[in-house]
Amino acid sequence: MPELPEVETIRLQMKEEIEGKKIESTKVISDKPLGNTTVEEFKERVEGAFIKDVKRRAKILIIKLSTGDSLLIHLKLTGRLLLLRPSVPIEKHTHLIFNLNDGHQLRFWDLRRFGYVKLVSGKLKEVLELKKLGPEALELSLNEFRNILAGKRSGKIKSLLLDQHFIAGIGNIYSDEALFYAGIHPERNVATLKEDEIARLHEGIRKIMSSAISYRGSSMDDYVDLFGKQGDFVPRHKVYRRMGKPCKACGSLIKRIKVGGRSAHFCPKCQV
DNA sequence: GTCGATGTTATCAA
DNA sequence: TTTGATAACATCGA
Repeated sequence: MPELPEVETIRLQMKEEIEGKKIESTKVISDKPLGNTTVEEFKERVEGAFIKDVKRRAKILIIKLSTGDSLLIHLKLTGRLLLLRPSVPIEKHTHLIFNLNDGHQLRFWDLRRFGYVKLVSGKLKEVLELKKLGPEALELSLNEFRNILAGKRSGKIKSLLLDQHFIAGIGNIYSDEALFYAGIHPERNVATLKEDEIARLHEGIRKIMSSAISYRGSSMDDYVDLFGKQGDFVPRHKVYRRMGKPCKACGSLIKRIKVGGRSAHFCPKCQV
């Protein structure tokens, strides 16, 4: 479940390890992640290209190629990007392999196959899935946060935090953790939020996700970093998947409910 | 063997 | 308009 901190962890590692490298060849084991692009076109346009930059927008990784094309990578629920030696056996659920000119392979692995690696040409500003995204969660000032909240007349705050058109980058883990930080119940109606609660929520989003990046993300199920290592943030979770366990602040038992079809974890005493 | 849960997003229905 | 259900897919545990 890579969210912004997990994707950013991989981006920072990729920038360090593969920027400037050349993609000598590719192997397409499954073409599903490619979307509408044919294997022939994918190979033709990617092979021989240099990796100029590795960027991120929300939970989407963007590899800029020397040809002007870009690769948009979304890991969705279970996707992994791994940098490995070619001698490492190809694991089940590996769908794409990029052979780099330094002898390493970048492999795309995805258990549930929801993720994608899409080749897009030219201007990223016209790519629909990027255009539709709301402001970056970590680049949003309190004023901007207040303004976009003010535009909402109703709705539960948890669902809003998960809506990528509203704010981009937050997923189920960090929405729960940010709401705990702010002492706000996940089902609170947005319109009832007080000024100090909005400020605390804004602060929580920034503090928790920045901290999660420094711990290289949360490894709950399938997420690992570029080197296959687990992130270290899970022990810092206050509520996410801690149902039935004592709240780290007050000792009350953490609850789990469904909000908008998603599981929401919270402390019934700290989050009124 | 079946059911439900896991969690991101597009799409479609109400 | 907005919300909610569903589907895409694979695995695990009850």
